[in-house]
Amino acid sequence: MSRKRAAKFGLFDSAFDYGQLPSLTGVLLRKASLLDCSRFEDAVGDKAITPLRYSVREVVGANAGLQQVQLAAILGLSKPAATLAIDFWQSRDCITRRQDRKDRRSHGVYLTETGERTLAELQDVVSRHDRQLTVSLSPGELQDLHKLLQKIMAPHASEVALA
Amino acid sequence: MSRKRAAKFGLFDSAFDYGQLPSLTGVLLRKASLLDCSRFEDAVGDKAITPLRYSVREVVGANAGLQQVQLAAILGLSKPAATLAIDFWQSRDCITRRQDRKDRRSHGVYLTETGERTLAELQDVVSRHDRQLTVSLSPGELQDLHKLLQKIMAPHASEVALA
DNA sequence: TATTGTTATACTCTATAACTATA
DNA sequence: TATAGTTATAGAGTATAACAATA
Repeated sequence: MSRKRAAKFGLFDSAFDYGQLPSLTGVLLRKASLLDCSRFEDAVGDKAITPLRYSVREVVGANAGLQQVQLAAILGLSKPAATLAIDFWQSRDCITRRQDRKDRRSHGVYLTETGERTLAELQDVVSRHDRQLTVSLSPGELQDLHKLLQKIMAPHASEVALA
Repeated sequence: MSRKRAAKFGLFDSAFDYGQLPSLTGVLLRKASLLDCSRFEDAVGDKAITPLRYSVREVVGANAGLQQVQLAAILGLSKPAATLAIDFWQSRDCITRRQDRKDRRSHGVYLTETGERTLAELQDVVSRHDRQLTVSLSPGELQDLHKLLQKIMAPHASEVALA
């Protein structure tokens, strides 16, 4: 691909030729996702609260008493990754583990009082960040984007985890 | 968000409540990009050839004689990351470094004969993979998706690297 | 014998800083 | 003194495997 053709794609420094990269959907998705992660960090203002850790807390908040293996399966995490993410929020007094009385191998995870209290706040920061990410899109365009992304993933729904 | 509302978003296991995650553009972008990476690996069939390493080779192929610092800047890499990516392709006889005669600190990077010969092949595998990723979209929808993704990134063009 | 959860270990990726060689 | 590139080192993230407790 010539420099002229690359320039047409925008978003790429026109002094160099990016080859076929600007025409690849995967490259655009990666760039957009990286932008989101960078903005997420700025918006949340605490580098330790990663998108993954936020997702863990969101899912625990929405499913009180979830088993750790279930949490791992939902988010596509390994068991150790789930353990560490829960450890993280437990160290911040946001999540607790409670042993199941009927099956004492299993531990349900719950938001603490602190976790409950501050969850709405975090959700709000994240959703405002997310709206800001697409501030250049009209409501209709945002809806279209979601539909198109879902359409891409629909054929592969079983393989796609959340992470 | 209730389970019913979450279910409406599809792509999420309806037995659990994902909270606001399914409504976030950032989450959809991350999922789509992860799907792309997973498919990329399958399509290329060589775990060592990551999207980043492919991008390096693509840019070198399109800009023969590029300085390593320029390559790093284009792709948003640190200097050591650029060094290692070039080392990788050099070990596979696809890229060579040539010292600049005028400024002997600088090394231009070039495709070798082997690199030239196999680049078209790799480009073809990658572009077929990329088309396959969006096989469920019509040509018009694919065009819309690209436009929307570019529109998201346009306000932040200066911050977005390629990686 | 299988499962839940933790710990140990290793591997990849990346980033910073220190180093060299040139300018 | 500054820059191109390499090497050293350390940190985060993740995955596998081994382990302890329980079923």
